[in-house]
This record gives sequence, C-alpha cells and structure tokens, in this order.
Amino acid sequence: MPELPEVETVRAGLQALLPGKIIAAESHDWPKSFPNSNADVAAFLIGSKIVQVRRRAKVLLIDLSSNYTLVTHLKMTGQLVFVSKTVEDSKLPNSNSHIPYSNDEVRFGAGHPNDSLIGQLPDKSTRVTLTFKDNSQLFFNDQRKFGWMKVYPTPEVPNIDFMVKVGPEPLEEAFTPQILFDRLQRRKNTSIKAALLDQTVLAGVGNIYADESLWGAKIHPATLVKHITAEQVALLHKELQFVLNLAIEQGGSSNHTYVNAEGKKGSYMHFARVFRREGQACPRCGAIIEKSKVAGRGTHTCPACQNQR
DNA sequence: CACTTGACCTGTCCGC
DNA sequence: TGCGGACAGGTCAAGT
Repeated sequence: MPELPEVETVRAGLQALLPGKIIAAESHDWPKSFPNSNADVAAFLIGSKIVQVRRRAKVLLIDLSSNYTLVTHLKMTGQLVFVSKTVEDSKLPNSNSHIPYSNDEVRFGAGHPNDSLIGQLPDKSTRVTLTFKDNSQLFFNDQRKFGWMKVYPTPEVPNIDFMVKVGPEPLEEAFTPQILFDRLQRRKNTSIKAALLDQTVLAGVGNIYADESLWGAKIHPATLVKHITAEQVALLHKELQFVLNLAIEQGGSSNHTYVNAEGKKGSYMHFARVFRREGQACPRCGAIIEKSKVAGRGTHTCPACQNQR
C-alpha cells in the first residue's frame, strides 16, 4: 500500500509523538508480523525509550535508547495507529458518546478497511501492539499480513540485505538525472515501469507514483528502458520529484479517510492524473485513460500522449 | 546475470 | 444469496 510519500507522512507523524515514550509491553498474534523471539523482545524493547523515527525507502526505522531499532515495512495494507487515551470513557460528558478518545488519537497509514474502528483498537487486523509507560499505544494493523516489524541492533541496520541493495532516495539533492539514467541501465531490457518499481534501481516508488510520473513525462510504462533517451530520463526525473513532493505535501494517497499528525487527510488522489482514472478524460489531451497490465501490475495510461516505442 | 512469474494473505467486488 | 475469479499502493523466492 504505502509508497514513499505515505511512509514519509507516517514517519513525520510518529516523530512528533513517539520520542520519549518508554515501551512497557509488546504483544503480537501473528509470528510473521513480528519474527523476533519473546526473549529478544524483552531484552531489546521493554524499558527502552524511543529516540527518533527515520525512514529509508519504504521502511520505517524507530530508534530505541537500548541501541536497537524497530524496523517496520507496511507492505500493502500495513498502518501504524497511535492512540493516547487521555480521557476515560466514563469521564466523557456524555458516556454514550461514540467518540471514546481525545484528540490525541492519531491514525496513520492508508487503506484501513473500516475507519469507524477508530477508538476500537485493537481490531481484527491488529498484528502488533506496543504499550507505553504512560498507557498510550501504538498499533500495527495489517489486513493482508505481508508487513512486518523486526528488531535489529542499530549499527547493523545499514547491513540488512534490503538496505545494502536499495537504490538512492529520489528526493535527496545528490539524486541527479544522470544518476537516474545510470541506475536504469541495470534493467535495460525490461519496461521502464518494472525498472521504476525495482527498489534496487530507485527507492520508494510504487504503483501509483510510477504511473503518475510516467504520464507526466509522456512515456508509456511498457517502453523498454533501452529505448528511452537521456532527455526523457531528465524529464522523468523532474516528474518523479514533482509527484513525490506534491504527494508528501498532500499527506499521501488514500481511498479511505485518514488523518496525519496535522489533522490533514491524505489527498493526493485528488491530484492524480491517471491513477485509478480509467474511463475518464486525460487532463492533458482529453483522450480516454486506459487500464492495462504492465510488469504484472494494474497500469494507467493515456493512449494518445504517452508514446510507446 | 537479467527477467518473469508465483507465492505470501485477507477482503471486496463483479459476473454468472 | 452463493460461488468463482480477478484484483488490491510490495517484495521475495523460484523458475526460465
């Protein structure tokens, strides 16, 4: 589910709330969602304080005072929900209120199947629960169970296989059009869409922003990398940064309502030009947007202004 | 090595 | 209302 902008939105929100929290307990109901052993958890998590929340590619890194890091991948349907229960249900002015929590509750991530469950966590999709010393909680919900949380010694994080292989961050200054061109050369004989989705080429791009940036650059997603010119790559570089920055500004994309730390909803889908807009008019040329399959993924294109070679 | 496909899971939607 | 199949914002392990 989440791509770079969504994970970055989650990171910023958690960074504003978690530092200083002390972990009092951890529980999980699905071993693959939290593969570390209970003994490890007790030793590395319990009693440690959250120092900071970082991000690399689509991975969240929660650094702890114990010099361990909680590494989290949300995959398709993962979300992190922070709940600070500062008002007891019984103390609410109206005890029948359907708003059992204070405004401190913040829900991060997109795609939760039922937003009415706010205030009723843990729920069916809750895989991991962290309870802090002040009784606030962090829930890792993940309907499809693809995501995971693992604990690593902080100094070893850069040596995790994924971290070693993952490509450059597309929004860092060091990321130039030339670097994008060079990185793409390792996937010369595949489609540009498959190359963009390959995290070893470039970090953080997924299905939405691949389609959106390729539309911006007027490149058909099925175009082979070897047929794309340096000029096209330069334009794609620009469009990637534009789309990712806009999405971060909008708090990410979501088809279900959610709010980030500032109380804003993720509204990039409002700005999407092709993604999930099949059957509608291309905002650039008016042709009808089509949906097909490229690199095994649902792919949205304008048949008129995205040329294929 | 590079590329493609299937697997990992649950839930929803759509056609019969 | 039920059932089968396709599909969903991601990554691995296999296969060719």
